[in-house]
Order: sequence, then structure tokens, then C-alpha cells
Amino acid sequence: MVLKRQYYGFNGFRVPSFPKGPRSSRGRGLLQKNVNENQICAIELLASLAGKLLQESESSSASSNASEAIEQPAVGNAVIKNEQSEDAPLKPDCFDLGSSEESVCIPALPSPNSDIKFLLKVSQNNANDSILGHSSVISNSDISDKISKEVKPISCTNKIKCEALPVKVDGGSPNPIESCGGNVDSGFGGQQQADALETGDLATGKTSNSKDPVKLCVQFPALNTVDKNTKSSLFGDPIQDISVKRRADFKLGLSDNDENFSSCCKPVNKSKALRPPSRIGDRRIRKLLTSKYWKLAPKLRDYENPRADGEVKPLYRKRKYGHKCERYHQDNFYKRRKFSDDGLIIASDGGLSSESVCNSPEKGKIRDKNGASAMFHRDGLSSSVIGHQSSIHSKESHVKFSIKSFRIPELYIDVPETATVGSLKRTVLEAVTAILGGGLRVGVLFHGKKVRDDNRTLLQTGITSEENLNTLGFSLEPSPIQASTIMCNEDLPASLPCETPLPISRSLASPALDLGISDELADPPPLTDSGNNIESNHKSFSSQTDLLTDRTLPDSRALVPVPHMSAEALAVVPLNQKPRRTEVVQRRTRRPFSVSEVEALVRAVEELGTGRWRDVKLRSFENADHRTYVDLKDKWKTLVHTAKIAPQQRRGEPVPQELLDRVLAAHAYWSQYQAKQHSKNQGAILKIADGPTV
DNA sequence: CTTAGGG
DNA sequence: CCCTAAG
Repeated sequence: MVLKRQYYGFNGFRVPSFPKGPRSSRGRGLLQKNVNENQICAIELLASLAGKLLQESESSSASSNASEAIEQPAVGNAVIKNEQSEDAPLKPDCFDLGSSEESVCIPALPSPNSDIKFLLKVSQNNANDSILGHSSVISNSDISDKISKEVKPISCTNKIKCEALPVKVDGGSPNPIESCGGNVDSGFGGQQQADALETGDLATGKTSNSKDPVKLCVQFPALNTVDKNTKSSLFGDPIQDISVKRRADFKLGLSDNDENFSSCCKPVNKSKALRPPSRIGDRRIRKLLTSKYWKLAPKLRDYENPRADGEVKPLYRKRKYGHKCERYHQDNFYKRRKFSDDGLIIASDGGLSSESVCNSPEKGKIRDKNGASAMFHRDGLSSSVIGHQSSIHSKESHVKFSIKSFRIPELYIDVPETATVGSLKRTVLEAVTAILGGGLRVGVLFHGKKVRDDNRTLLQTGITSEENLNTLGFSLEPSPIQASTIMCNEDLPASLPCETPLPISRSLASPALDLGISDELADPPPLTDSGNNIESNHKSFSSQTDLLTDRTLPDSRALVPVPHMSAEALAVVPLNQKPRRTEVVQRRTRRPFSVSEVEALVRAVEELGTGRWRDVKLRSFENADHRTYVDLKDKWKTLVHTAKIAPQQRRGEPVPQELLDRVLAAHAYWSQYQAKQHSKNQGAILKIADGPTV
């Protein structure tokens, strides 16, 4: 059939005139962020704290009475003690996060009991722009950097200094904490920041006043556990009866967390150079990880966050970023496991999730001027830990406990209605990150649903009125930290206005949130793309999970249940056992193509034709690293299908008919083209009357 | 690594 | 989206 050239405004279809670039050109190496290897996984950090705490209590129990320890913020306590006991002395200075606008000072020695307030200030200017993102990025890396120096690579001993907890993020207002250091690293966007600084100063940890900050209580989900009884809390809450009298080795045995490790630890470059030699092995592992096993994932977290999409770690990243991580983790696990015999075992379910948002009457609203500013004081991150002393007191007490959740008592977020969700996420992240030391990303939940569009404003999203705030929640998730500063315009160059988030937000925005389990059921037939069936997944959970249940995890509720079994089964991921769920792979999160993406795709295909997906990718999706050429090809496939069906049958974000028409036209054109080529190859010189000219 | 297709 | 066979 002859296509009307008019259809295509420009030159109509053009036969690929240029030869396929040498494959060599493929080498695209971007987003390779050097993530600190020592980046500490939040979970580990927390777990470590717990461990430290326990150790602490035991050691201090001799001289100091338990109450003492109890009175003080566990963190501070632990930190201090650590400092003395551990080899590397803590640096008295704080960690400066770099930008002058936002610096995070982490006092090495938080004074116990002191009501330290932390402020997080973000100037308006930065709220939506890159600066914020930028600083954020810097902050993270910086933190991890710093921490890495202070903290030994997490090892079996888990010596981690958690000086990172008390944090103050502020533009530079005087503050007790601030004395700890200078903004050595600052130097980013001085001008803007200067302005920013003036916009507000929340130096004093006072609640912000005139504005109605939204008070949020962020709750960290629970670290899993192994046992019952003893309850203790970290971070401020009195520790109740920590039965560990002796040294207890602290172990982190995350059943499904190994994945988190991978995401937290450090993304590995995906360049070949960094890849482990054996590809065959990779391949095998990959296979193992895939299909058959990924389904197990749901099981693990199925209880985690029922109504909020469970957090899932982007396991699929492994593929891209290498397998080093895997090994790394395995090693860790192995080590940990070895020690598990006489240690604490903390199993944590990977995602730190949080939700409950407490709407404080007084400060109930979000509004206010410019930048998003958040301030929160740390009465202590609180968490409840349920511990249990092993019945047998022989050598070392075995303490198994679970940390139900960590909480950040008060987190005041004060942002203008015009702030974007993305900035809100960042703001919260800043706060949380400062506290946990990075490695996390924040997800926003509203009405139980994840709000992924970072570009929507709170107003648009409806996160403004007090009533609504009640349904606002945040989730903490392990961050893949691919802070790709480079990837600013992840989206289509041409079509998208560059109001796109920014580096940081990118990572934040990346829907690692969807339960990994997401789609399977949700995936609609190859009709339309898009469609936010994010929520539809919940149901699938149960059914699906059930199938997957296995004895190893008697109780699927990742965090809650403390299987009666030994650590072996639970915490320590049976690394040594069968391949099994140790490596549960998650399905990539669904990312419906936006209209602009479709537009770009159509345009590219019109010009390049089908069959050259790599080129299409390079041409229009170079910066959209989450779109592989296969994705593009698949999308095209669905587009063609969509274009053929009745509009009523289409689902998801409607694609302009105009585009669909172009899809059909292009599809027809290129199909014919291909057919022609084919016949040629066969030597049959078919004359195709109106075929496109070559 | 890419394509092309089925699932 | 995933998985794979093929190239």
C-alpha cells in the first residue's frame, strides 16, 4: 500500500540512509556513579545501632546502671561508647554536606537527652530546581564518603558509628550542632544559595511558626526479627530489658535484604571492565534470578506494606550494574552467618517503610513561602525492638529480637503548595537521609497510593488540606543511588519541557516503589500501555504469594513474624542452601510511556524504521536509561496494536489519535519496506509499484 | 549486544 | 515487561 507522504510532515519516510553505526559506538557509559562502596545501607545502619546498643548495654551494665543507658538516646549512647572502644576515633567534626545551602552537620557526640533540633532548609529557589537535587546528591555521597572513613566497611562485627543520626541541615544558622564544622565542601551555586539562605532561617529548632508545617511522623518499618519478648527501643526509648549480658555478635541477616544490599552498597559500573569475568556465570545466575524465582519476592514483603505499595528494590539493576554486588553480599552474608551462632540476629525486611503521618493540629498545613523547608527535631528516632533472650544462658546469650519499626518522632515539613511532589520527596529525603546517613530514598504515599509524579505540585496532588494530610505517607526505600547527575534530561530531549526533576529526583522518582510484584497480574494485554495499575497489584499479592510460600519462610510477613525457627531459617538467608530466593529478582517496575515519549518514539521510528531499535534508543531515548531498545520495540508493538483497536478498548493514558495514525502509517510503511528488502534478498526482484523508494 | 517474536 | 532464539 502506498503511504501518503503528506502524513509525515517532514520528509516522509526515509530509507535509512546511514549505515548502522559501528557497533562499537555502543559503548555508552553513563550513569556510572561511583557510589561509595562503603555506603551503608540504612538497614545495616539501624541494625548496627541495635547491635551496638545491645553491646553497649551489656558492657555498661557493669558500671552504669541500665537506667542510664535508657535515659539517653540510644544512638548517642552507642556512638559515644563506640568511639571509645572502637579503634577509629570519631571525628569530632560534623559531616559537611557540601553546599552552603544545605549542610548537614553531624555532631560526633550528640549530647544525650538534649533536645536537638534539626532543621532542613531549602530555599525556594532550590525547591524545584537542580540545586536542591544537586546538593542532595552531594550530600549523599558526601555522607557516605565521610561515613566510610569513619565506619569500617560493614563486616561481621558491624562496627558502625552512627554519628550520623543527629543531624542538622541548615543554611548556616547558628546552632549548637553547627559548631562542629565548616562547609568545607561548599561551593555550589553560591549565588543562589546565598539567596536561599536569606529566605528563611530556621536555625533554631523551633517549630516553624507562622507557617503551618505539616507534621509528619515517619515511621521506619521494621527490622525483622527472630524472637519474642524483650522489648527495647533504640533511639531514645528506654531499653527495656535487654537481656544480652554478654557480648553478642550482631548479625544482619536479612532474608530478603540481600537485595537491598546490592542497592545500597554500591552500584557497580556496568561497564564491562568492571564486570566479573565470567559471563557465563552471570548468565546462569541471571536465569536463576529471574522468572522462576522472582515470584518469591512478594512473599517476603507481602506483609510489609499492604496498602502502600511495598517497596521493592530494583533488583533488576543487578543486571546492569554488575554482579559484584551479589558476591559482595554473599560474602557478607556468609560471614554474618558464620557468626550467627552466638549473635543477635536481626532480620530486616528490606524496605523501610513508613506511613503514618500525624497531622499535628497546630502545624497542620503545608503552605508558606518559597522553598520547601522542613525542620524536625530529633527527640530520637524511635523504634521498638523486641528482643528475646535465649533460654539457654550458656556461653553467650542469644538474643533474638525484632525491631518492629523505627520512628522519627517529629518531622516537620513545611513546603509551599506549589512545591512539587518531587521536591517534597527530596525534602523528606534530606531529613531522613541526614539522619540515616543516606542510602534511602523517599516515596510519597497519598491515600494509600504512591505518588510518583514528582512534577506534580502538592496542590495538584491534593496534598494540601489537613484532611488530606492524614493520608499522606512516606516510605523509605533503599536507594539504588545512581545519582546520575548526568542524566538530567532523562526524558525525551525534544518533547519534554525540561522541568524534569533532576538527578536526585530521578532516583527518588524511580518507581522502585511499586511492589516489584506489581505487574504480573496487572499487566494488561498488549493493548495500551500506561495505565496506573499500581494499585491493582495488592490483590495479586496474596494469591501469588501463597503459591510461593515455602517452608523457609513460614510467615511471609516480612517484618512482623518471628518464626520460631532458628536464625538459620529466617535471618540468615540460606545463602548456602539452594539458589532459591536468596536471589529473588524483581520485575522491573512498570513505567508507562508518556505521550511525549510515544511521540518521540513515533518520530524516531518514522525516520529510522522498525528494526533499528538500538538506533531509536540512541536517537530519542539516549538519556532515558530505563528505556531499553527492547522496551521501545515492545512499546511500538503495543502502539501498533493500540492503534488498531477501538478507542474504547484502549487503556491507560490515551495516546492522541494523531500519534496512533502515525504509528499505523509508519508501521505499514516500514513493514512494506522490510518485505521489500526481504524479497530482494531472495533474489526475487519484485517490483513493488509504489513501494517506497530505497 | 541486537533483533524479532512469543509469552 | 520478560524470555529467548538467532544472528
